[in-house]
Amino acid sequence: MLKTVKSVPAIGARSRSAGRAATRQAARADGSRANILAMATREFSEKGFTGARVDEIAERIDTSKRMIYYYFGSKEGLYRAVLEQCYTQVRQIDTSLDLDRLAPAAALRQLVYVTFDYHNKHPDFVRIVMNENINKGAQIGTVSSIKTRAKVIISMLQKLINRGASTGVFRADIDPVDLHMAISALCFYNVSNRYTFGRVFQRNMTAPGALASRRETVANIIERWCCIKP
Amino acid sequence: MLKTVKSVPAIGARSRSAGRAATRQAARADGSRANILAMATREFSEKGFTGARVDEIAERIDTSKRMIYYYFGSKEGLYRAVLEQCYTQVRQIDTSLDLDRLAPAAALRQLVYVTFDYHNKHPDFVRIVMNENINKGAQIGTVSSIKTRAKVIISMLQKLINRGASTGVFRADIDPVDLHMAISALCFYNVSNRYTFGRVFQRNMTAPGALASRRETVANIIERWCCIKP
Amino acid sequence: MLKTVKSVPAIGARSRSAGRAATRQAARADGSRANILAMATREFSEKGFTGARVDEIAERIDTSKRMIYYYFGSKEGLYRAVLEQCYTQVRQIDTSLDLDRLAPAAALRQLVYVTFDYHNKHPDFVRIVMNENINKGAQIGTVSSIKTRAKVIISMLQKLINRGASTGVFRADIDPVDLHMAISALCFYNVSNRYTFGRVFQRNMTAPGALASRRETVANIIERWCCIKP
Amino acid sequence: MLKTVKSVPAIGARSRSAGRAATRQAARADGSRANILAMATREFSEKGFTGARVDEIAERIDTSKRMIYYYFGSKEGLYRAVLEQCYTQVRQIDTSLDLDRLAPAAALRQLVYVTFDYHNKHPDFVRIVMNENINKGAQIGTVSSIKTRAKVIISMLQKLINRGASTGVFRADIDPVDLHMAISALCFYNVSNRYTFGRVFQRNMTAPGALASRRETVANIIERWCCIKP
DNA sequence: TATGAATGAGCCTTCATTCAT
DNA sequence: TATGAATGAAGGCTCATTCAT
Repeated sequence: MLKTVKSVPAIGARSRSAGRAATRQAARADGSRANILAMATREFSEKGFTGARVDEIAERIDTSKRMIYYYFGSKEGLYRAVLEQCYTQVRQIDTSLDLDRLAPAAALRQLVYVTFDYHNKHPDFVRIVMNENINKGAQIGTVSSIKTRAKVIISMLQKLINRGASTGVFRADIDPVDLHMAISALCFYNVSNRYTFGRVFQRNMTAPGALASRRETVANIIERWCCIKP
Repeated sequence: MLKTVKSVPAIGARSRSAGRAATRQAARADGSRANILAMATREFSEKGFTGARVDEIAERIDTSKRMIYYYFGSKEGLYRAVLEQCYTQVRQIDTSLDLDRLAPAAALRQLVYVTFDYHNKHPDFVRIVMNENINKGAQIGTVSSIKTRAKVIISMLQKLINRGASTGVFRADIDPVDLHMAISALCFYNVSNRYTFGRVFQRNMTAPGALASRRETVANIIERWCCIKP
Repeated sequence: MLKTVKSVPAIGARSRSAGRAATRQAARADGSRANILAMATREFSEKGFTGARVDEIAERIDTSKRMIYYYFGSKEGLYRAVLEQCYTQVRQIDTSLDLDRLAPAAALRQLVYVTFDYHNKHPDFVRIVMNENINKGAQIGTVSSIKTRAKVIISMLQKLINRGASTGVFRADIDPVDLHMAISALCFYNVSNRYTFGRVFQRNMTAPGALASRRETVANIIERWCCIKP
Repeated sequence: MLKTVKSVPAIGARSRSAGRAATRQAARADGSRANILAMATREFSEKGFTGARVDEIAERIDTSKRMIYYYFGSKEGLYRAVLEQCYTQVRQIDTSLDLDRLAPAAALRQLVYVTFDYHNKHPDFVRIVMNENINKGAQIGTVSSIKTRAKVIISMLQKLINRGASTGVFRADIDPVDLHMAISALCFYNVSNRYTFGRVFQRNMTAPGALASRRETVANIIERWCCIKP
């Protein structure tokens, strides 16, 4: 009748325990947790939040279903962890780039390429984000990493824009958030709308050739928008 | 998730019954059918296919739940009808445009504007399409109107591109499907990723000012890509 | 993610439907509902709220488990209906009495006898009330009949007390609620604490002789308390 | 509900280990054991046997959940220990009284007062006993102290009754078990049925004034029943 | 045509308990 | 002695769908 909220073991909480035995146990626990998370990502990505089945996630892992609740408290908690991880991993786009080493125009193309590739290599990410939007962003607010990421992206892009503008290569009026949105939109759509667009226009949107071609097209679109003399 | 296709009374099948009384009944029935469809669109759009509840659709309409099965056979059949209607209605983008009356560059901007506006005015359409992609396009194949639409769009865009290229305004190497995809992506994302993008970058993506600004930006991106001398 | 409260068919709501067929259906529905209620009373009475199993209630009835939720919405709703029925049925103690026809002292004994007998014949009632107190009266507030019953009892007892006092048989300072509580306590305890008391004092508290004897004792206790000259 | 009795380490079993260190450990263990018992009493008292959660008991104590099983073997074993303790502690009613020092009538009132007060100060006891009766006395048989207590009470009351009868103050036909039951019932009900009775008759049954008043009423009821000339 | 009653299958979640260290 | 990890069984509840009238 009274529904109490139970505390769930926090990530890394077990690190306080010392000694070899405890460490071994903790390692196994981390393994279980990571394993669950990986399978959950797949399931949520494939079916969406409501379509995903806790039972099916459990079936895929070697530990029992009960562990899901032990570690994540609820289906929603598990989904939240998946979302968090997605938004953490996507940051590798930003960290893998070293735009300063390239000339502005080349750096811009590089940015597009990496972003495009990330989306294509991680359709799970795209689908989880789609799902979160279907759910009207119900859980995105709980993802802690997003604030930092926004700052990182904006400052990175602003720096690039400034560099390009100061050398007369870029227009000066490009807003970094607008630029990010444009790149994201063009890269995201190619994965997110793969099935409907592919059907309507009879295109295999995952064929290597199609991907390579589209990658160039997106880079061109962005470049011509940003560069004064394309 | 989406299973076998069951045979259901085809649309208009009941119109075979003749006489004034039957006509009156048919009218009421059509009203019911349309009503169910409207509410189902809302429900599927809000929750996705798996998240949508047949009970809740029934609760919103004045006729009983049984009617849903009478007209549409199953939840899946209802969803299919919703999808069909979405793809039928979106064709008004194409039919409302008369690109020939405008100069190529202006026509291109007009195309962007109308597409952008349609997406913003019909978030239901966007969300249904998202959902269909979450479901890996399980039902899009049953939508009959899509083939015609693809042809209409491609020929319309090709015509525009040719016109622009022949007068030296547009590049000649723009592919009509690429163009459509670019415009769609930029317009779609603004609605589809509203919640996550808005959260991450602290932007209210439905504010009139933000929409107007983004609308211009998208038009600029497309224009600068297509036009030789922007 | 959003948990909506669904409306449950109200008791007697179906009485609006007219015609023979509908009536027959309604009758069957009432049968199902009453049947569920009867079995639920048993189960809740035997095991308490938390100990009761919805599955076991379902197993005892010929309709399926799903019907429990159809009619009562939840385990709690079902329990509430059981509680309501218990407090409705107990009113037959009051309605079956016609104290005015007897002399005050005889009426008082009659009141004790009837109350004592009711408790012994309806251990379910006693156990449900015990359980509700274990649950700290979580649902008793929703029982609508209790307010009326309180008034009926108090006025009945006050009338009796006045009659006895005016003829010099009863003390004048007896409070009707105190009187009711005393009678209830003595009758209730005999059933409620049957198992522990019986064990501790090695008494079979359900043996006919023990019951008859205790019945007299309780009547005596009450009589000697109320009457000036016993 | 309550299943087979498992063998568990008897109370004090660990004290066999000798030496100072062991003693220290035993002391700590005793602390743990007592601590668990105290928290378990609370939990079982609040929720009943089935409603109580082993996890929640564990959360309240400083030692881990595993300790519960170490000391008590099972949830049922723990409950048994709680029950045992309750019936041990209630004996302080008997031991705290020295009825011989008072005149029979005064001694009787004193007995009522102490009993009444004990119930009000120990609602946990009342609730545990209620619960044991809900469970049909499944475990009361295992409580060893009850037999002794019954004898103590009966002899104490018989002695009092005899003393009062011999001086012509009490009736001679009062049975000691009947007397005990009457006092218990009147004291018990005031706590056990607090929530339902309070709701039905709109009485705050824990208000100091209400308690004091009821205390006198109960004493009066018992006195007038036992005394020849009240 | 229309509707309230009914349902089998399956979903998320929780429980007391035990294992490995 | 002590503890975090792990679990099988079951519990309350919901879903799309069909039946009887």
